[in-house]
Amino acid sequence: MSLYENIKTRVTNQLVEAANSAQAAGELKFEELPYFVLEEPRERQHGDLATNLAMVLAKQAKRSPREIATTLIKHLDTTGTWIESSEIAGAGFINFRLNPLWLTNVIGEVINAGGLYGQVDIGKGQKIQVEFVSANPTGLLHMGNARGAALGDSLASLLSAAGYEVSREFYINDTGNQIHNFALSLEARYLQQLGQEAPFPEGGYHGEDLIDTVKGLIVKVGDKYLAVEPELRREFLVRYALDEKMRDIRETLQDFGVEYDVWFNEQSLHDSGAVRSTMEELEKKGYIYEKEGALWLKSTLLGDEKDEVVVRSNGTPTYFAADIAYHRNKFERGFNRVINIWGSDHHGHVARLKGAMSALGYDPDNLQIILMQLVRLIQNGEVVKMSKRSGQYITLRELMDEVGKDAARFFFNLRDPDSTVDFDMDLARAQSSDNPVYYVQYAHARLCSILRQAEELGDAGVPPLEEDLNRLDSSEERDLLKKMADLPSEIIVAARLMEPHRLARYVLDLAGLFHTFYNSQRVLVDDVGLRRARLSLVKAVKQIISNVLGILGVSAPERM
RNA sequence: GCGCCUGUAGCUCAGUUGGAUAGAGCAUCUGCCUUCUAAGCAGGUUGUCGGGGGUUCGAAUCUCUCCAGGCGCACCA
Repeated sequence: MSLYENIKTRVTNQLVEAANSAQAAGELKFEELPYFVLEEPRERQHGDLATNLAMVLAKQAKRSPREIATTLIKHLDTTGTWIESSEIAGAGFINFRLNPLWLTNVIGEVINAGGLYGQVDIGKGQKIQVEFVSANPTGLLHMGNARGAALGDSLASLLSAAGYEVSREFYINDTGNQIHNFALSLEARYLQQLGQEAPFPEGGYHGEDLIDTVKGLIVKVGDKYLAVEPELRREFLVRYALDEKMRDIRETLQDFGVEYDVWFNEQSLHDSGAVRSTMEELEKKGYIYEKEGALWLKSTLLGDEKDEVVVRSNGTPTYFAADIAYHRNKFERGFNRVINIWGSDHHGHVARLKGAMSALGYDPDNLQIILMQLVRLIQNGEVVKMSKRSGQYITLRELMDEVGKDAARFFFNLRDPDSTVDFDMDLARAQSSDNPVYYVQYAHARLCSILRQAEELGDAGVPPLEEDLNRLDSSEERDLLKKMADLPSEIIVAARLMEPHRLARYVLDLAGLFHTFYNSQRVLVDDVGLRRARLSLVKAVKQIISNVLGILGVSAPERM
């Protein structure tokens, strides 16, 4: 447990003790201690820690919050808490001031932990799977996928930092209707490229990339497939194109900093009979019925608005059927929790998939679906409808080429997944140097620069004396140290809420506090003791920035 | 029509189970490079937290309702 968490826990416990002992002394009446918070107040003048305990007790105790606060302080034992003074403020807050010396201990804690500073263990090794992007391999990755990739990958890293055993997975939809359409589109392009009259299929994929794929193929095999039976021809074309698309998807994601543990094929669920056996299982449990020649899942029994088809009247299973089998498979693989990141356009699917899981005997709460709102494309001030079918979209590759991986990942991770993003490429290009990511990276480069010069002075590895550390007592240094001490709590909150964007905000704040410190105080001063103390601070800040940027998948450059 | 999400400064957005004077970046104005990186710092300006009611000692946060925008409501995925 980190220093800061430790102090907070101690103070919280002592507050509970104080309330109990006041009650025992007959000075305070309450049935059950209500939930209260102990937190760092926003305003510095309110001290280092504040609690609302007196206020939440007011109702039960039938006394004014300020009176209760007085009683609580009287009974509070502050030994071992670093508390130096307590005061009552505002409507009945109790504000605590800590002995400033506790803060400097943070530096040693960071330096000892190194790359592990910030790691906590609320996960206790539980197995979590995060499935994200899972884009159809019928086109290139686009902006929506970029958002999913940034969010999913950072979430996975965050959970891992919080003590979970995390597996990243990509589900490949390599079968079904859309693949059929894909095949027809490829065939049309192939024939057209070879000068044949070929109508483009309705609902086909219009993207330019498909033409490129076919052109590349023709270079290799020429018109060899002109004379082949259409069905075989399509099968060949699809296999070739899927292979190429998946290779591109893998490479693009890798360049975006995403490494998957598992690439899972939908086809394998059909081949292994998992789809069939899952449907049989549901049927056995009485959740399947037949209507108009199709098999339906009674999802209304499971909280959905209407029943869903799982096997069409022509005998083929729907995507939903495969998805049920897929998620059953995930739980069978032993994951305690399974997280999916989906675009908000899939939200209608949430209730029925969770319902299907509970029908199969799994706790639907262990399937958590994060819906992120869509990325809307703006061109010349107007919304452009993005679609793979129409071929109208900005690719992840273009995004990286235009604004860079770091700026792109930071851009998405600065936002709550619940907010719709309007993305204007012209604006992004023009403002790319304004991206806050550079503010953070610049702080890191500055820190590195100081450390390089310290090395020349021969100071690099020399630990400061404790008495010198205690000289880091300016308001800039104290604010910085507090923020540093806060990282483990930030990780806990962010992991619990599954919100990696909190870390982007955190590291932005930290960088800001460092820049302020940098401009107000010099690190490489003549006073050796003070210099070494400040250097250790610099080293620790650099470590934290690099750790947090690592979670966000953003690089920490040593020079800029 | 029903369901989910959103509405906070001129713009883009933060704001953990309700807390103290609602924050940051961009924009704009004023200062700061003969000392560790000015992609920086300090300061100024900027608000009916979409509107209205309710709960509460206290509401941007909870609740009801209305308004505006996005997404969804297939034998597509």
